[in-house]
Amino acid sequence: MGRKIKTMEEFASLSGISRPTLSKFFNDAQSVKKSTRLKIEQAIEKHDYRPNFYAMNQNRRKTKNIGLVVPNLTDPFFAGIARKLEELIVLSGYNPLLLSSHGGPEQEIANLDSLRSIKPAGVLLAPLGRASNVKKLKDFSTLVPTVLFDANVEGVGEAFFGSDNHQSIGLMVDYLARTGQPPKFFEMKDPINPNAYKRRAAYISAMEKLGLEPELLQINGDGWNFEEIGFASGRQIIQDSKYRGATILCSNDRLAIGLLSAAYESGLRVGHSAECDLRVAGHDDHPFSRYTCPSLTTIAQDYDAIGERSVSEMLKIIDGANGIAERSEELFEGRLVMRSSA
Amino acid sequence: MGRKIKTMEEFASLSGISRPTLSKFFNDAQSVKKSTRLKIEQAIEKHDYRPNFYAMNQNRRKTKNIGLVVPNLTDPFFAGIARKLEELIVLSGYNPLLLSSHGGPEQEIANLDSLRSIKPAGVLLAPLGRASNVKKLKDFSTLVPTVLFDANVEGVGEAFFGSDNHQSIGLMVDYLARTGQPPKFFEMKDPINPNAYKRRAAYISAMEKLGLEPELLQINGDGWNFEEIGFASGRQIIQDSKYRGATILCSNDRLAIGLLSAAYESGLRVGHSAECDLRVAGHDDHPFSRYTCPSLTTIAQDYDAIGERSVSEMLKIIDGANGIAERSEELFEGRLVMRSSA
DNA sequence: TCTATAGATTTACACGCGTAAAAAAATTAT
DNA sequence: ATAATTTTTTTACGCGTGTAAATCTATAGA
Repeated sequence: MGRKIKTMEEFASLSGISRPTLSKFFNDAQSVKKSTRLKIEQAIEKHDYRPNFYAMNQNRRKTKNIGLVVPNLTDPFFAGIARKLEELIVLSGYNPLLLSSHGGPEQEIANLDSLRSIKPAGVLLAPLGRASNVKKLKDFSTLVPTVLFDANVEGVGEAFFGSDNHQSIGLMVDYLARTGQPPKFFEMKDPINPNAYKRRAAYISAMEKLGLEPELLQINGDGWNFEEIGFASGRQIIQDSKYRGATILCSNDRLAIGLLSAAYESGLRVGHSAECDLRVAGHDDHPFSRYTCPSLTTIAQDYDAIGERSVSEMLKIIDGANGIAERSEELFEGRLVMRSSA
Repeated sequence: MGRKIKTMEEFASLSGISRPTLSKFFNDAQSVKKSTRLKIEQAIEKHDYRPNFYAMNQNRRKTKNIGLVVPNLTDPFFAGIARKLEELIVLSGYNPLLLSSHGGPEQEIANLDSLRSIKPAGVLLAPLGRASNVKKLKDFSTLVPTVLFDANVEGVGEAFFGSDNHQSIGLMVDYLARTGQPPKFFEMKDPINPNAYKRRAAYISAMEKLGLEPELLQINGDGWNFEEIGFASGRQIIQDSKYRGATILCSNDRLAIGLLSAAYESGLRVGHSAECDLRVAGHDDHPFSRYTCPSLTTIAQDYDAIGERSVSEMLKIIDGANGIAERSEELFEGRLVMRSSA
């Protein structure tokens, strides 16, 4: 009982199960009869054996690894989705491999490259979008089953699941218009996030549908430090008396967080009551939007549903013998979260 | 040029370099002569060859993988450190493997277990601390070189690098006492983070050193949702008129974020000017502490230094032939960040 | 009891690379 | 130029598992 079992051969003789059966078991526990499964599980418990990861994967047709690539783990929004997806992947009996692109397209490609050498069963990718190297993404997705989430890139991957920006922005515009001034749209002029373009278009069409004049507040700024960008530009905008009493819909919560901070600093009252100087709304239901001052009215994306759909589609693709299904795409509705800011 | 090279053998004949030399190169590019290195690099470029990850690691004495385990990636503070460490690991020619314990000791052990099967060269671990299964951590650290950071666990790992809570809390207490009311300490009664206990002790000793009476505001709450806990308890405390004019030092920024939110909701003015009802300070320089209302006065941990020291020590241990060095430990000073809240 | 059949075993080879040892070649020092 | 040294090549085996094919065994239904 003292020494360690090193090989499956050894474990086979000690457990009284043949090695090929063990191999089958470790590949898929359900593929062996229940009685032998129990025997094996007991033996594992008793001898603390685990197959060599590298030897195991070397000759497997498909590994049990699923890559998970997000644009930026530093963004709590993506950290949250990643956590959810990790959980679902583990529950499916796969091994998640989490990588962050840190906001850069080179890192995104580097991530996919290093995943490629690991021969994953599939990859769940939230692409950077606009900034992505589309050609390389496409090349990659022909080599390994890829499902996109959060942001779509045409022609890349077997499926895409994300939020219905059109619906969610429409909902918010509608709400804001019904409860006060119709919103102006606060966004970066050259956003890195492709959803930003969808949201801009959604805003414009929602306003037009209501017979209102859209107004875009397009601010400058590069990179992913949205709070800072929102703060710096928010400060300037707030000086302008023409925005007194206005309602501002931010393209995402992180911009809104910056804007709220700027408003606070300037002594502006933000909120939906009559005596307030400004109404502010966001989009994404960022983990901190609950604790902004005032708390942020926003749209919660249904990323439980997005996650579940993405993973289940991934599994379907992995299992599916016939790879010639057409690219599936589904958008999930956002939910209005009414808080104090608008 | 059309088809893919599958084996190193094949690549050897195409590149005119012997396979053992190639093997050496892929293990450590610096170990071959410069001229052959260049030839190999050209051939790699030309043929787009990369060795099979699994076959490569199967018989290596030590892999090039370094595990990186943090308590909770959803916490932007840890996400930030993880990013920094990832970068340093890559720069050292290693391959980081990022895992989050999601706040749970079972997950922490599961992470270490799955790392073990990958035979990493070493593991950088920010343990859960109090909640950790210390015995299992210790067992693990005897099997693979382990360096702890952020939180210490006695007797685990070859080294520990973190912040000097004593210094940083002392600094903050000093600052607060000099500029107004001495602080009361706002913390969870049974915190999960081990640094919390150090900070409590540091607060008490700092107050006593100044001849002041320490006062602990110990709030209830379980889990990692610190903002919510700080918000809920902050709300109650704020009602109590005895805290009007008080200065509150929070055990960490996330509690402070909740408290500030509660204060805002109650209409309390928070800040360092005379007419304010409350002063609030935090600890950690959380990415959002810049955008709270008002912006949060806090302590910035020097996690660039912590990260660099952790990685360089890890490399030293990995390279070091003689493994019998004594456990090294170093604490880095925090820096006072004066903002508006105190 | 016999038979059909799912499931287990036996046997044997493959995978792609690490690595050791000895020989050969290239480089540097003398 | 010769010797000493470094680097590369040749040769050969090992790693721990996947997997295929044929054979055997247990189970269930008739």
